[in-house]
Formats: sequence, structure tokens, C-alpha cells
Amino acid sequence: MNYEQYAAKLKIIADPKRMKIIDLLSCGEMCACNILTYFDFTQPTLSHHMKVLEQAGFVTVTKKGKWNHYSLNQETLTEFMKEFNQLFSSKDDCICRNKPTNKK
Amino acid sequence: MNYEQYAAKLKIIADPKRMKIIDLLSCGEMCACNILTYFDFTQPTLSHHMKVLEQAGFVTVTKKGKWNHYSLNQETLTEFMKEFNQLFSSKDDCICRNKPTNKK
DNA sequence: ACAACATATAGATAACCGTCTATATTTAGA
DNA sequence: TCTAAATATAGACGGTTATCTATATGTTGT
Repeated sequence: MNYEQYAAKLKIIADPKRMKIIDLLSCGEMCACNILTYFDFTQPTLSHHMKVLEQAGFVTVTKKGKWNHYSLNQETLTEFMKEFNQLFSSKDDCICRNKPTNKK
Repeated sequence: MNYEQYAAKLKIIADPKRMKIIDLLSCGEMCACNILTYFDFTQPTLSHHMKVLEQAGFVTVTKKGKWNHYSLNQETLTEFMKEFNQLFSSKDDCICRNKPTNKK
């Protein structure tokens, strides 16, 4: 488990707006202008969030004419969830099994 | 699911140092000065991280003499994981089931 | 070709946060 | 009671980021 790497992915999810976007997409694809109706921020802000989600691999975009259709990347999400579930479960290679001698 | 509330909790976990602290505690309690030996930041910084983790309920502290002994709050963590697993699974009350008519 | 609509980019701003140094507080032992 | 060790607090700083306005780019239909 690479802390830096996984924390970076978690940070992308740990935003209420992006969480809501993922929830919106969980039942099927939506175009950007439709997603936008669920929020009170501006179009460039949505564009920014979608780019972040896309670059992290959580979301896939397909351009149809002037519309961007977004959908969840289930593979990435499933893998991400699996990693998360292992985060706090005890593991053989846990660093705490290799502690230096306790001071106290 | 309250996005603001859950995102706030997620943000606390989404820090590589705090993730490592949780990993360290996953095999049992440790005192602050011992945890500190695993990092290259200063003691006040650790104090800050522990306070954040404690206030979020992820970690419990018991003071023994001059030492602070920290341990994971398994109840909170388990509940937190459960919520996370429901995050991206389709739900009856998902907002996407209540979409306004698609523009396109 | 032009108008209208969907999206992207650039640049600015304000808030948040992880970290530091300096210092205070608390506790144990000599 | 004095010293040393563990921890907490205060305040400052720099980097990141979510947001905005203004504008550009791309696409469709008339």
C-alpha cells in the first residue's frame, strides 16, 4: 500500500460535489449540462471537477456532437473500493508488525 | 447519505501521514512518542494529526502518566467502512432515480 | 456564414491545511 | 523542588484547490 498514491485518489473522492456527481452517474451516463442542473456552481467549475474525476480514472467521457456523456468507470471504482477495504484490515505486511522496539 | 458530512470524514483519512498512523495502530495501541519515530515531521505536527483523528472519532486516547496511548476506535472505523461501501453501490434512494427530465 | 448552445481554458482570489518554530503545560523522578 | 521528558498551544508561512469572471473553441442547425 502506497500511502501517498492512495491518499491522492481518496482526496479526489473526498469532495462533496464530486461525491454527488459519482452518485448521479451511478445509475447511468449523463451529459455535463444535465449534471450541472443539480448544482449551484458555474459551468467552468463543473468542467474542472469532471476533468479531475476523468484524469483519476473514475469517470469516462464520450463526446457525441457538442455533448459530453460521462459514465462511471466501474473497473477503477471496484479496484479502488477493494483497496479501501484492505486499508484498515490487519495484513501480514502491516508496518506495525515490524515496529522498532518500543521506548515504553 | 450526507455528502458534506461524509466528505469531511473522508478528508481526514485522505492524508498519507494519517493513513500511516492508522496502519500503525491497527495492530494495537502505541504512545505518541513511539508513533513519532516513524515520521520525519515534528512533535507538534504529530500532536495536530492525533487531535484531528481523535476529534473525528477514529482514535481514542488514554493518558497514562506523561504518555498518551492511542488506539483505533474500531466501532467508528467499521461504521465508516460500511458507509463507504454503500457509497457507490446502487441504492433505492439514489438521487439519480429522481432525475429531472433529461434535456437530451 | 451566422447564431445559439455545450464545453474548455486562462487567470485571479479566497479559504483551507500541513507544516514549522517558539513556548507553555504537565508529569515523573532525583 | 528542580530537571528532564512528553505533550499541547499559538502563531506564521507556503502550497493546494474550489470557485469565480472573462473569453475561446467546437458543433449544430438555419
